[in-house]
Amino acid sequence: MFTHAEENYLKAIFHLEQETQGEVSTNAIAEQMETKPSSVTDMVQKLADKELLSYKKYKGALLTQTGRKKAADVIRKHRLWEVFLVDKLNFHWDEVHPIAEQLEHIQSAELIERLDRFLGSPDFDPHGDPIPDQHGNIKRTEKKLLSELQKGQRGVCVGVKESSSDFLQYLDRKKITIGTKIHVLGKEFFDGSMILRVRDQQFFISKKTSENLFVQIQES
Amino acid sequence: MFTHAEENYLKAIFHLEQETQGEVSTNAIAEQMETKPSSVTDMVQKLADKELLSYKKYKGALLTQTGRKKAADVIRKHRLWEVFLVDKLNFHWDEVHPIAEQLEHIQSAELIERLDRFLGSPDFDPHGDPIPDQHGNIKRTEKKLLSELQKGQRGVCVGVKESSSDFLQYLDRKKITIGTKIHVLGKEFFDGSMILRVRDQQFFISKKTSENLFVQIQES
DNA sequence: CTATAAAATTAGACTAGTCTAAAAATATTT
DNA sequence: AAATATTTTTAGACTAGTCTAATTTTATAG
Ligand SMILES: [Mn+2]
Ligand SMILES: [Mn+2]
Ligand SMILES: [Mn+2]
Ligand SMILES: [Mn+2]
Repeated sequence: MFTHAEENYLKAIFHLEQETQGEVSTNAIAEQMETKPSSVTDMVQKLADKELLSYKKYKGALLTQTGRKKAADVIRKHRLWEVFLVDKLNFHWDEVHPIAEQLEHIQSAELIERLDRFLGSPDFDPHGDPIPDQHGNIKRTEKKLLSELQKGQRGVCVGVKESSSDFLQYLDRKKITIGTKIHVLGKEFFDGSMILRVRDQQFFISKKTSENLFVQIQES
Repeated sequence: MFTHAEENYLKAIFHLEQETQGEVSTNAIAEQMETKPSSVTDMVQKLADKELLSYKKYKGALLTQTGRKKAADVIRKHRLWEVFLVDKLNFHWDEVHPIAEQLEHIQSAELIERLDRFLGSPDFDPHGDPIPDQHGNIKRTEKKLLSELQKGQRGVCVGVKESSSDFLQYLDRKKITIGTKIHVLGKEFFDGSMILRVRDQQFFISKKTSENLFVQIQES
């Protein structure tokens, strides 16, 4: 139905739409896809011809309903495969993304339906990202960046914003993972760094770290 | 490392080498791959440049050690995924081939090693074909076509030669599958048809069927 | 409001893979 | 051994996807 390249573009544009809340620029797509803007223009025009997105020259791209559904399908597959890799094959959460990047392109509705059942219809992938359902709907949960918490607040880690290997391995060394309870003991105005209490231990974390960890606030 | 097309060609040539015991012709590859001979010539020359096979114009192709190992790797992946689809996702054995045709191209040595362990390092795929090991070695077992058995001989079904959906579904209706015990009650010289005893029931099968079922002879 | 900078598009080239049509080599038949 | 048929290769064209370099449009600054 669609090529790998087309699917990767749709996915990238889908993610960028969340951030920009509107038309996505050629340069933004190029950066995300690690290609040149001229290549993006070509592909965006092709996807517009296929009515997967609307596009006016110099005005950026916006997915159509069809395009958004297709993008959600790819993301659903990506995240389900990540769950498979971690839960069933015991991969580490920092290793699965590049493999899922390939597996997300396997074409078979039956396969993904059975995989979903096999995995127990999970709601989230190993990085805490929600898995779209068959209809492309994504469960939005209340989550905030750790950096938004104030001194004294408590939260549970529910996901990561960046999921680079470096960051995930850093979290591992600090024994922070999905489900870890965090108590903000202090926050430095100067550089945005924080002091946390995690499992009766004190941690110092940088602003960069706190801006890449999603938490659900615990009322206390 | 290699493209999907290259891997598919290597696999096709590998299979054809088994049959022809020597150089594989351009036309044979074209038929197997469902492409035109001119396309095959192009690709064979490319694979020869990469030293995956040896090729002299008009003389056919023969895999090198490197090429044969690579082909076995792809076949290993194909068959392991088929086991996964049948054993874990409960697909039927006639549905898995086209999906495995895609999955076999996923690049990750770690993945296939873990998949193998997860499946309990199976020796055969759902159609009874042997799964090459990490080094590309294939366990050769004593098996004959059912058509080679004589009246009175007994065997156990250990595989199918053709694995089209039509044939596999026909076998299902006859309740013949891997492990089924077969007793040859009679064989017609005229058309090669056979009368079998399977689970205390008599079956008539055509020559075409008996030439596509592999059995292991049971000494009696 | 004009000059400059940034962003986006177009033009043209390249690789991978495929095809059709034509030419060349090999095999088969008479 | 020549004629014919079959197989294989080449030549040239096409699509998908990418790139560089040049051009055009839009945004920003003075
Ligand atoms: Mn991922
Ligand atoms: Mn991908
Ligand atoms: Mn198969
Ligand atoms: Mn394949």
